[in-house]
Amino acid sequence: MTSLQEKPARQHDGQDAPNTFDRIYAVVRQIPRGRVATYGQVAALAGNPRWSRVVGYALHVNPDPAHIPCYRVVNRFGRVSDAFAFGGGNRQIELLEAEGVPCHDGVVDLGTYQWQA
DNA sequence: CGATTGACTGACC
DNA sequence: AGGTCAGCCAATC
Repeated sequence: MTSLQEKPARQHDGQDAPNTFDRIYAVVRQIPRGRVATYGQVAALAGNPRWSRVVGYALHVNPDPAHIPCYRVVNRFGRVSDAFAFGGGNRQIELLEAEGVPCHDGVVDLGTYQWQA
């Protein structure tokens, strides 16, 4: 193994995240309880507003859903992801409602519950 | 290493 | 008014 690509040392030290993914996770983890954020917002806070797709991919791999409340992340329409295959079904909606965020049929009122950094 | 996909967003018709 | 197309970045196969 010498050539080819080297493995970046993930888990640098808590906050310093040299990896884009870890950076996104750090932002998602900063979302306060009872509030939701959009992919674009997370991407912008992570460092680039064009990472919206990367954010979705990052949450898709979701290495640690226990500390990454991906259920607090919704698209710009306030609608939860259809491919929310984590946990199972409307589980995320229940979690949001449990935090004080009414998810009407999977749709949240961003005008009221969107996370304001 | 090259090509493809992906939990998005914004602009255009 | 609504639907469709393209763009962007990174990770995976």
